[in-house]
Amino acid sequence: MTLCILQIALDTPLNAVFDYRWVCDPANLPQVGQLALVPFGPREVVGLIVAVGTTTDVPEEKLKDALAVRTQLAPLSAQWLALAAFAAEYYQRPLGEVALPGVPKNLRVATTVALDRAIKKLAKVTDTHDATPVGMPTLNADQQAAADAIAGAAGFAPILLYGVTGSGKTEVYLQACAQVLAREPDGQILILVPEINLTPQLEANISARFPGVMLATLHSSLAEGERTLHWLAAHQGKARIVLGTRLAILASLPHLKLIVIDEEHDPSYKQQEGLRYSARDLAVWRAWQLKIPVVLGSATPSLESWHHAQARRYRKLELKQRAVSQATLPAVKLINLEHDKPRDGLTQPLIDALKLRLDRGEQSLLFLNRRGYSPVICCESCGWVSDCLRCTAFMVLHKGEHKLRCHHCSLEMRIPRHCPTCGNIDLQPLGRGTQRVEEGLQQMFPAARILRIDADSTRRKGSAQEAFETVHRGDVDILIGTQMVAKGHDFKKLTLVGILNPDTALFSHDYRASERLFAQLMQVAGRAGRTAQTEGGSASEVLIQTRYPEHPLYGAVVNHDYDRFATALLAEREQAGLPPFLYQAMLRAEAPELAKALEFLTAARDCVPHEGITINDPIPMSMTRVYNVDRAQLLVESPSRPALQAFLKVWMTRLREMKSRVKWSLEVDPVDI
DNA sequence: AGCACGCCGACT
DNA sequence: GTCGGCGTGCTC
Repeated sequence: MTLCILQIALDTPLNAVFDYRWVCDPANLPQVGQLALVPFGPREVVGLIVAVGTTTDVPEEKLKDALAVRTQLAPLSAQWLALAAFAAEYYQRPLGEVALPGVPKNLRVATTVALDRAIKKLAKVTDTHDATPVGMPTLNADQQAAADAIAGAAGFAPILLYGVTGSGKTEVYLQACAQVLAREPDGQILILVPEINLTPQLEANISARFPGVMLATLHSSLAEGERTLHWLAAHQGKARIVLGTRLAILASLPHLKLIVIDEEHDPSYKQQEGLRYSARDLAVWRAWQLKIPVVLGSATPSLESWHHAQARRYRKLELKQRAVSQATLPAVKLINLEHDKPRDGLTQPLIDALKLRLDRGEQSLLFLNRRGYSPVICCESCGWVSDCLRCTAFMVLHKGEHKLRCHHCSLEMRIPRHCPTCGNIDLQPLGRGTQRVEEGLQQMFPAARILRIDADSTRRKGSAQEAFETVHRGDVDILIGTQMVAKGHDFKKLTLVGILNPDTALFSHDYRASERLFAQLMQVAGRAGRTAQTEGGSASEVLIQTRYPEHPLYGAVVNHDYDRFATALLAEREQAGLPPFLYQAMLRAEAPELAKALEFLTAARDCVPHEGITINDPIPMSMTRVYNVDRAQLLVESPSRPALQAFLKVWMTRLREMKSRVKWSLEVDPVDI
């Protein structure tokens, strides 16, 4: 028997690893990458072994014994550990906080019953080597060339697959997968998608195409048992294809040979709390580490990826046609709200277009990125508005539930009968959300079958799925929805898309708002005209109601011209000194009083020298108060990523030493400014 | 971050 | 008399 010291990373914000004693047979030393159960303060937690040695600086009386090593689980590979270490360093977080949340909860508890059960179940799966695809369609020339280029790429190869909605990117992925799986008898492929509600379709599709290989999904709405099983299948190399959302980028994939990121521009690849990582950026790093290709697919690539492609650091593959050859791009038309005054939020040309679709038995989609009935109610005599008591935000009118609700802190109250300040009985809803548009439509077209899909109408689990099925069955004439309806779904009978109120994003303080708006408009527009026009059917149309029809962004949408839009936007960014020509980090602070948060940030700004780094002044966040907490932020910038990284490292150490009672956090490469 | 310990206000 | 408020301090 021999005594060794295990260095273990734990899921805690403390920026340290912890040492434990472990007595064992020298022939059976624990290995780096294994999980171990250890006592930590008053509780027992599972951590990751990052070093096995014989010495420690920790005083004898503090040192405790590890309780168990999970020997039934193969150690996480050195490459996986390097990925976690890179992410931890880059995003300035402790290793354990990066590495452990990627491991299923069932493996991080004192008992091993779930682990043992999953291992037993997987032992029955034997052969997953028959990668013969079934029912693969014939690709058009662009698609075939792209698939061949992806499958034929050697070494680290970042590839931007640029193709309009409906150009058949998915078929390119699948064809490339088929080739890679056939060539690499053990090879694994990771496919990332933005949202969970898109995976059922794709999952079914992949299973059908590759009946002989094991497919594992990884996303947040899996049951714990399933997540354990799927994670383990990936870890053991049994799952040849792993399909998941952003968290799947941290999956253990010992034979990874290809990464695909579908809709790479999608904001949901960026984690917005805790460890704020970008799954897309980590995917590129992982591909670089493993010397394998990574495919970034999009009709509206992120400016970062586009910039890389322009600079030839990424290879650009373009799909120029829609895959169904008769299907043409929808005609996009702008309706000037200054000339056509809307009734119930709808202008006459849009109403006429809806009428035409109803007469022909075709479907229409109205897109409005605002749920509820109206975003605010106000008193016309004294100017009172429905401010939230806890947030810098309005309480939104939800008429059906007879409630005002804050979308930020969930505070609810009954709709006041009269103005709380002057007693006036006439309180008016201001502006319109999806519920109000739905109400107006129902009056306008009493016979039409209207369905609203937004976060409110789909609160019940599975109800979103149901709603989309209703649309696919053709039991809906007019669909009204928020961004939920913009993604993924192909509606065969849909020939009209109306976009009600996109202007707000044009003048946002966030310079990324227009990039996002453009992507969103193209994506919604792409819902129309995905099938060949039938005899006598309507040509597909997209109608955008705007007050600024001359705005270049809309011009680019009308012409389906991402290329020119991106080039112009990149030139602007370069001139203004903004990403991707500049690297940023955001320090945020929150406190019950704004002054305290600002005071902390001011101290942070001045606590360390910073040559070559620009530290801006602390400012309150645009929505200052949420749930009774005031928030402020401090933007740090540099044209050099290594310089910024080096600065952040020193700075974080210094800030932790300050031991301020103000709650603070750092975001590297922030997306919401 | 958890979680315990610890020292002051209103309840069965 | 005790239940519980959240300040402060520690986790190998």
